Amino acid sequence: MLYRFGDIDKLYVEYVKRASPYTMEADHYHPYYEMYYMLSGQRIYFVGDRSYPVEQGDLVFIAPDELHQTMHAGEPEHDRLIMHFGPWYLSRFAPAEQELLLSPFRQASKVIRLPRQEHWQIDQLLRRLLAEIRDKPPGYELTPGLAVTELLLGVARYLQQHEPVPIYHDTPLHAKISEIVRHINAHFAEPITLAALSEQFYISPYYLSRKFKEITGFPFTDYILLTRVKEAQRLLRETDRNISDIAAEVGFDNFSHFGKTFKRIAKLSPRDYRKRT
DNA sequence: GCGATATGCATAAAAGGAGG
DNA sequence: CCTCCTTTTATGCATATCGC
Repeated sequence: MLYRFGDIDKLYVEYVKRASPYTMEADHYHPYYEMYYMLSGQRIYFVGDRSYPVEQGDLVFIAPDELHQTMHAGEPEHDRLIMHFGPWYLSRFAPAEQELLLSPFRQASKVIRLPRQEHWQIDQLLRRLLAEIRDKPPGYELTPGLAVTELLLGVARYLQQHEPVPIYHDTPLHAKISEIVRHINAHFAEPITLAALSEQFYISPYYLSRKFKEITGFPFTDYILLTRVKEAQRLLRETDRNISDIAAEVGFDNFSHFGKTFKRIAKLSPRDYRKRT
């Protein structure tokens, strides 16, 4: 079952109910803000540098260009509401208001579990939004924008007054993988091999390879390449440095390899990518 | 002993690197 | 770009180790 509203690169709302196992296709990072609300079921979300168990009533906040992945946890049945918006959506607000509304994305924990009272209000709000995009009464096009603003404001106010309930690592191994991910995030421009990392973190390469995939949802090398290409894209957008410099800067010591990899991930050659933006 | 966690090996698959 | 050879990683299966 699926209802949707809006354009993927503008304000967009989608409701999906799934009964069969599902793994995320592409688009592990994107230029818009994304929020999930779990209406039922369980999933595991990897966002940024760690994975979170996500259950009914939880909210997930993913900032632009943050690497993320979703994985199944137990029963495959789940339904969720997905919302995204580009930075332009906020341009109607004053800078201080924008900061406030974005505060949920700036939290250390990307998953927020609200206590009973606050949760009830958010739940009502989002169920009304769902009914609007499903039934399409006159003027329903106005509601996604209102609901997103109200959701952000509600969560932002809550965060100003409370420390969010911490969501712990499932196991010490989760904590370790998270540590390894942070290490990669900080050192992606240097040569990284499974063998070297496994030695550094006292874990067998075979085991690391398996568990990295299991916990982050990304194969080890994919994660590194995604991180490098994402940074290369940023440099292409924000600087005018030449492409081979950028390739070397983000950790590719072979230019032709960079080209192939970039195209596979970005669906565009580096030159075309720069032209388009 | 049992289940969960961790490792090793063999081999398939994929990526990296160099040259045409 | 494409092709070919090398290196690295992914994974099924077997086995070891730990905590209880």
